[in-house]
Amino acid sequence: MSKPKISIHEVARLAGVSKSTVSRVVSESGGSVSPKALEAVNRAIEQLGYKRNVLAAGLRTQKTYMVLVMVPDIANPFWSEIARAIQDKLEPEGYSVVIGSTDWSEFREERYYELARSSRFDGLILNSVTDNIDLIKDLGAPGVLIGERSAAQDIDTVGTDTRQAARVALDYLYETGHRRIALATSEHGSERYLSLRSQAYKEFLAEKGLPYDPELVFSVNLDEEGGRELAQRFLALPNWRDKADALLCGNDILAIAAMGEFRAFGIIPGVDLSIIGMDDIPAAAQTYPSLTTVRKPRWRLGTAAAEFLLERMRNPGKPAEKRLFPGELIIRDSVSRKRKNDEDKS
Amino acid sequence: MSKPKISIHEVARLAGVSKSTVSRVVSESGGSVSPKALEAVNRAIEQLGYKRNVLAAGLRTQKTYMVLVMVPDIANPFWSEIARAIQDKLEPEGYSVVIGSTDWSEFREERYYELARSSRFDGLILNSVTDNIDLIKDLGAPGVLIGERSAAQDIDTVGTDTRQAARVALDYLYETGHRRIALATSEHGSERYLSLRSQAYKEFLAEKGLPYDPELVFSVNLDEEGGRELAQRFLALPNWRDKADALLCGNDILAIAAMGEFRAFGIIPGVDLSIIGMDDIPAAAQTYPSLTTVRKPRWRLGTAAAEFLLERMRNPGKPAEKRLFPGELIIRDSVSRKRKNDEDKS
DNA sequence: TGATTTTTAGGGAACGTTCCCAAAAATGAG
DNA sequence: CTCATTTTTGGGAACGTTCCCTAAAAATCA
Repeated sequence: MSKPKISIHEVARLAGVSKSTVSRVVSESGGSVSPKALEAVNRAIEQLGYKRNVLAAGLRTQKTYMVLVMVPDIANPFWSEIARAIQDKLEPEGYSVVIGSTDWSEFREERYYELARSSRFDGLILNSVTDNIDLIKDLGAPGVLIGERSAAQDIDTVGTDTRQAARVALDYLYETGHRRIALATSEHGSERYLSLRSQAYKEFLAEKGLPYDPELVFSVNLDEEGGRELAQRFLALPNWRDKADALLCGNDILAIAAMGEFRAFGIIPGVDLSIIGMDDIPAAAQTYPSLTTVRKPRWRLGTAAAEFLLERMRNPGKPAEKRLFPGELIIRDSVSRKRKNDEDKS
Repeated sequence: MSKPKISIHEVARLAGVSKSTVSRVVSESGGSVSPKALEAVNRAIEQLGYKRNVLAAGLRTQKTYMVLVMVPDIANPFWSEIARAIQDKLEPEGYSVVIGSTDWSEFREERYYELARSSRFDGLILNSVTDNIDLIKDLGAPGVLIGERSAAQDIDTVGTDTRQAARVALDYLYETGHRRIALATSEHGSERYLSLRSQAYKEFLAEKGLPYDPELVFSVNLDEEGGRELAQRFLALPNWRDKADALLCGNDILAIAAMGEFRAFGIIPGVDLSIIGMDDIPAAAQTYPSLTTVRKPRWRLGTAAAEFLLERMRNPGKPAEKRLFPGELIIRDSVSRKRKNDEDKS
């Protein structure tokens, strides 16, 4: 219906002033205008239903008011809630948030980097699969990383303390009497990230004097598909009951899907095999058995990332900051309590 | 590091041609260029690492290559998967997808409409809470609705057949011997939408000769919070066991949260009370008991919406289309099978 | 070879805004 | 009332593209 797009010029003409004056009224940096002119312009704007074209303005000011958030999987509540937190923080500041879902794929990730380079976002918030930090630095806009990445010393980072979180889970398994603990995580994750988790795993084993068995380390995608695959591969282990009594999963999606599959094979999680997850997504409380896991403060992670970005966009020169949140053990029913009288047989 | 933003001019200079020629090479509509010039330009682009500024181009062409997707809750897997499907369809066509989460709030929705009006998206895909269709039509860009809305006759719409989906659930409850069925849905949804669901509910009752009891119709938010509230309100019903033997929930999130709460009060879903959901989100298969629900084809919904939008952006004049997908009953364990020998007492 | 058509190239305006600068108007001091 | 100062205003260039139009070059045809 109303398609005659009205610009600053039409407003100027109706208000009887120059476009410069109108610009001063509508732009954030606006200079001084007389009350009379202000009044006239505002009335004209109202009357014509003028809407400022941010994109055109951005051409001049070099601001796009768009931020790219790149996460592995927007359908995973862990990430979608982080995305939500970021939006809630950024939108009131006038930014539009573009969300990219990389599916843990380097290829898709590459496509978003491409987009970032061409479209000039004002900022980026990324959980990157690749460890190629130079790539990230060359995006032409300030970036904030979600997820620990030791290679990235001079980029703002928020994350959970991966080692501590893994450690909390492992210690709990140990306390409850488990001695043969398997680990399921992803090789898609950056090497650093992976290695932090497995590093903690190895340290833990060493410290407790437990043997490291490569057979007990599974690398799978951190999604449902991966969970089913994990369960199958686990059960394919000859004499698995002798080899493992607990399974630490890289995230809850994985853990929940694996539990479902285990149950399908008649193995009861929390009885025949203890399972512990990571993240504490909402579904974790509703599964059968309910999932013991390590909670990560998603909302705070998202908020912190957004705040870092805002701060950096204001002040590009400031030194990079890092902020790590601890994970919190959430005890439910997927880990059996064998007590300490279960001695390691192997 | 490399901040000297290079434009078409630099490329032109290096290649020894005019900016017009470079434009012809890089723009999609490009005119004819000699092989020699093409070669030179491409080399210059390569050498300088030139990236076309889509936003600037959009200023001239009136295309922004941005699409706004507005959904109630991006953290709900139902919606995030729809969003994913839309992205997967639109991004290969060069569009960036901005996702807005309205939290079922008219206020937040209003803010996105505002954004749409000012920032000139090429297209909108919306699940709108409001029934104000004029508002939607006045957004200055082609829009596609997700979710049936009878008021919107001349806007492309994709959705699930709400009545049919509700009917499938109700029929199944009836078949399994339930005669006192409660309904939980949301008043935040548009009136039309609501009414389609409750309409089906009333029709069903009438058809089966069952009484309509307003006490058994609950209006709550379709999120976890709402689920807990629902369970509490349900249990607060005096003699609820005499009044209801089944509960049809507006979506799975609601159903799952309610089940958790019921269990906390010692009421076993699927035994003491049958519960049926709507959507079939991944978690539904993993709860205890697993949730019987009506599956909606999220992926196809998202894809269809994106295709409609693409089609409309190409051809704005074509008549509005509607596409409704049927819901599919997924039988799990949250509905007891009382068989037909349970007669209605009231 | 010359005339005619087709292809290719370049210059400038345009998209909607902001920014710079100089001119005009208002204000204040003496 | 005049001059200096401050506030307000408007014109044009700029941002990075595309598009239109015309001119030049190349190809085609008699």
